[in-house]
Amino acid sequence: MAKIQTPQAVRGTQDMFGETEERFAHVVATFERVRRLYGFKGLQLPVIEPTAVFSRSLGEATDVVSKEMYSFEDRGGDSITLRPEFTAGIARAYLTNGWQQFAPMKLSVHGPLFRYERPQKGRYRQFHQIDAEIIGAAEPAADVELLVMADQLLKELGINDGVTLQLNTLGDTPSRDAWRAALVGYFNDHKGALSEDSLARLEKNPLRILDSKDPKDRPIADAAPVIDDYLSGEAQDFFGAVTAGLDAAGVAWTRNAALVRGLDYYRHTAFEFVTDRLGAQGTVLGGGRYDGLIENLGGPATPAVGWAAGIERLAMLVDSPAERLDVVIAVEDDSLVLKGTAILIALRRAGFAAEAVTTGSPRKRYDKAVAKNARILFAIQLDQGNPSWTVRSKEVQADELAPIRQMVSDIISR
RNA sequence: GCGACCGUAGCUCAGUUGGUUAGAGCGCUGGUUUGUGGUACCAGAGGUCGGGGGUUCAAGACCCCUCGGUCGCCCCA
Repeated sequence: MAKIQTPQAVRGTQDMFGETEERFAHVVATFERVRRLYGFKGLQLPVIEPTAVFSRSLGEATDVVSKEMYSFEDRGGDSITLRPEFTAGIARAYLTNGWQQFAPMKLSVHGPLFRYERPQKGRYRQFHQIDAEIIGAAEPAADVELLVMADQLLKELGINDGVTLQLNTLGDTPSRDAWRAALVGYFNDHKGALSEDSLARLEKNPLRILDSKDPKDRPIADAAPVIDDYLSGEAQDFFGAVTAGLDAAGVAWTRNAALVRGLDYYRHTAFEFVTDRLGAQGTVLGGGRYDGLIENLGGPATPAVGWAAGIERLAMLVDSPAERLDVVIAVEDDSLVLKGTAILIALRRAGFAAEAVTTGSPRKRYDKAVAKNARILFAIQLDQGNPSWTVRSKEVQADELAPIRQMVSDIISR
């Protein structure tokens, strides 16, 4: 009989367990706590959307839509896509549920996203993000609130060290269009010196030449026209209000005039929290204002701003969260298994995380229990035919230990 | 989509210019010792060397294809 080949996990997906899973859960739990502090409502959204949700909002020509989406025809013949990002789906939900009545809305989501990309450090085909958006708020105060929340989140995760907030403005529509035209003209004049990748970008996404990594492009990109010279008075005031708000909140930032967004719907504020600890995937949290998106989906002109952060990337930066067992019980004689189980049940009902070691070589159960690394260790054994017990603990206050000792003592002696 | 490196036991790895029954540590199971916050020792289980094809008297080692991993490019969180 031919041996069956065990199927493998799909490329770029992960089975998270142990410390990896604990780090991941810690990031999500911290986000859930912080977003409540800022009054952001939670959302649960479908993982699948009509393909048009993304093709209309992101643009057919973008790499995400043209070559990275998991799209398929369902049994009814509709084109369905596994969401590659959150923002478009949130905007769709906002429109199809008539949430304009609640505007401005502060929303948060987290969950899996899917992109068909080559896996590398901090990048997967099924990856996970936390996401926060404010829809229907045109004021710079909304941008500031989101950034202050992001800053607090990173601080509470303990990863703000070595992470810097880079900030830029893309201006309002007239400013952005004028700047873009100037850039295209400038880069066309320097076509001969640009890298091959940047020549392609010149056709598809000229702003992206500004943050090219190719050393060949750097001198040209660094000398390119800057947005500041094209900003309308209104756009200037907007950006000034954002930076003033950040300063007032004590959030450190640096201006990065080369920071752009790939997607056309972005306006005004663009930002990234960047680290040097994740190799090529330096952006840990990024976002901006996308006043054009909801119109792209056929809705009314609606201002909005938001950010997203990769949970896997944050989890890699976070210190290993210590999830310690409260109590472990080493049952060193088989005749005491029922008593051990009774203690275990009592402890758990009293709110302690507890486990018992009752299997394997009786003589080695103590060693196994030690390996559980619990705060308190009970060993129960037979002493001249009578049940007895010993306790070891570390970093445990006497007033916490006393009732537990009593509980064990009562059960052993009854 | 492009490039580089890698794939031997559950895990981390060794395996000399191709050459007998493929090894170690950890982990696991059992035993002896110790009666202790990770004792020491003994024994055991566990591998179609990622998969397929080729070269050769002989392939874990060499070649080709393929699948996966890692790190870059592109793109992006």
